[in-house]
Amino acid sequence: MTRKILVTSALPYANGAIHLGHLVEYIQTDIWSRFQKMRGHECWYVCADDTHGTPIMLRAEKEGITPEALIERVHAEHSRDFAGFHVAFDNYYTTHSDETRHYSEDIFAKLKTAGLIEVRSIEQYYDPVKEMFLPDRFIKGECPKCGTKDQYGDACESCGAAYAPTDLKNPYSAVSGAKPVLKSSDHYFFKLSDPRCQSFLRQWTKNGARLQTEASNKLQEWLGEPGENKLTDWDISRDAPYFGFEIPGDDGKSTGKFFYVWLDAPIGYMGSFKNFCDKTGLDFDEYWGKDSQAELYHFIGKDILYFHALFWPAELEHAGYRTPTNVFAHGFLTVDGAKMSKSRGTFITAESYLQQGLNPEWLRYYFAAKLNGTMEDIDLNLEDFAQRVNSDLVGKYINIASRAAGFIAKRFDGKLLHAHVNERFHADLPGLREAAEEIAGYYEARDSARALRRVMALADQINQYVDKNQPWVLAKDKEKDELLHYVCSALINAFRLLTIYLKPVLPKLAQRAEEFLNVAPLHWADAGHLLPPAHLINAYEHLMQRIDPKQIEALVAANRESLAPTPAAVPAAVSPAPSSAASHSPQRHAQHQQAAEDKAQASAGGPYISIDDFSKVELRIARIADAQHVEGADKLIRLTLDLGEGEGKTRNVFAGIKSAYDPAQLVGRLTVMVANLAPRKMKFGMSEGMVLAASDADDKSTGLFLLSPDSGAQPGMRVK
RNA sequence: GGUGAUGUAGCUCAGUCGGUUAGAGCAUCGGAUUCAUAAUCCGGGGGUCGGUGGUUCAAGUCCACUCAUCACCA
Repeated sequence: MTRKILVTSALPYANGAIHLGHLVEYIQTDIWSRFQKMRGHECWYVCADDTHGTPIMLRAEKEGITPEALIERVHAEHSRDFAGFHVAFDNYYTTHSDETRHYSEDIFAKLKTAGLIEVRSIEQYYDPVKEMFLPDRFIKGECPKCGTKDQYGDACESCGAAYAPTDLKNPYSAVSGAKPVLKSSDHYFFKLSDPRCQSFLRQWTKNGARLQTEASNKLQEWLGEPGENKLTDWDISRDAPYFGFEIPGDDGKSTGKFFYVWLDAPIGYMGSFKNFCDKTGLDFDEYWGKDSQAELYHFIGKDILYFHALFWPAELEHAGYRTPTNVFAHGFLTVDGAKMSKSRGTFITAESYLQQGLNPEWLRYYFAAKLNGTMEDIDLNLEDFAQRVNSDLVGKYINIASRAAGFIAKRFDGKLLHAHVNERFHADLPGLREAAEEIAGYYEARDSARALRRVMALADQINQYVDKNQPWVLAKDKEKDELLHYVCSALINAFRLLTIYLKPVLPKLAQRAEEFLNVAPLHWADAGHLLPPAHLINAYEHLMQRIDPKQIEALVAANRESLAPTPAAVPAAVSPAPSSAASHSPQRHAQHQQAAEDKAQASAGGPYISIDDFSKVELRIARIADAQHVEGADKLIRLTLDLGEGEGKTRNVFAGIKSAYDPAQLVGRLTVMVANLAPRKMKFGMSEGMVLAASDADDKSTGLFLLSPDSGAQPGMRVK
């Protein structure tokens, strides 16, 4: 029976590059989806960029571009990276689309009609300078428990305490550095605590074999005991300014409220699929309608289980759509047993992996060899990676074709034996064809680790068969020609079967093997028969290079963040926009810690000055309160700098940065100034200090880069 | 702090319902082989199954405590 299957991977946030941690999920999903297609099922794999929210808005602002331009660029980068790893989406879309807007509004309206939306006023920190409400991750301060400075508004990374942003001591906005004030505003809530949601989820999460047992346990924990009301309502709106979809008002008027990015992200699955349906003529309702008989699966990281197994099914159920058949959660990726680290060079982007010339199928194979369908974390051990891939793929699998191809080509004109070999084959290599269903079962259960162990055991069996029959000995005896021909034909057939079993994991390699074998694209059912008698194969070309450990070293070196800052890199690298609390990236934490670690490092060298010499220079953080063109000046911009000295006290500074910056773009940003530079009268007025910028020795070709402090610095802070 | 997961050979991992002497691949050592990009084959060494205590005729497996790591506490 042909199944109708729709699969998704979590939407990557359009705020950063795809890295190896992301790829675990896309590779896992891709393998599963390719497997289903090979089995002859109607399987669609859709995904999209997750494009909304405060971090996107601020990032775009920082780069001086519109959010639309930012997400368009990132969409191209993400698409390129996924294609590079042979992740074959049927549709890769964006949440910033009419389709996603339509379903967001539709679901919201239906939930509202069902009485599951409530408006409540809540008090939140507000940045009076930037004039916006601040997400937890954009508020920093001292940990209320241990006093560590510069902690985020949700948890302390020093002592691990969790708290509300309002608990922070001396809070400040990570956006502007200003002290946030409490301000109240109306928010929309999805009433997850409603008895209807509770009872539905209790039943839904317990339904048979729906969820992984670990996930199911976790959910029971979140749901609590029957009668216990542990679920809390979900805040699904955000105030302007916000990059996203505005929530429609009752009378069509604007509300000034926007759907929270996490509301429209899963809806993006629907949006992407709808877009796909419109392009291909598929019936959307057949997959998403209340009575859909199709299967719907979401592959996700274990960190976003809550969204996908509680909010999402509850939303769908009460908005009149079908709920997921299952949610498949996987663990995180570690590299050499530790969180990915920029200073160790193990925070590896997809782009750099490909640019360094590493074969994407090496990584696909290694991940597949580790993934077993549970929520356990998986480790990329770089030494094991090279050994395992070389041994399994080149030494065992590829080697089989290589061992037989020469004889077939030289002795038999590239043709296999002129007779059916089915029975002999079965007797000589028992179980090779019969393993097809067993292996299929492992893939179906997403236990690719077990599937590949089984395939490699078969490869071992085939290599043993070669040694037992010693074709190189047969080749010396003219009378053994027929036997030699048979043995090599059996080997080519064996190689073909292994290719079928490996194809979901190694699509590109399988394609080259198909060319060598001179066969049409292989499907799973092709394991049911062997190649026809006298089948002509093509000349063998080596199918895969071994991993040279030097390539791994080079990859790590390329991803190791230099501790000695280069002039051009500094301004761009400083203060990366923090990702949202709801970011998919499990590496957020590691990234943040790393920034602190790297910051502590300092470079030395050159002729020395004493610390006293340095301390004569009074460097301070300044906020550019205003910036204007200076009439009649070729290079200058007039800056009004706020040093936090109080109302009305500002400095007037002329900076020669007109060639690189537009004044409008500078207003509001923080920079570093020399505060005790003797004031100097210039043609256009008095200059009371100078701002710092990096440039090439001759100030020419490479441009000019104004310094920025890390987010969190406040006007007036001394730089020392 | 609470909850959950994980911990088995140098590395990466299997280990079903408690049941013989705890397995595989890689790495390592010895041997064979030369068709294959030094790939392959045969054999050896290597484990107090995180620790302690308990249940049992019998514990890697069940129970309690404990240590370490990771995650969640929305």
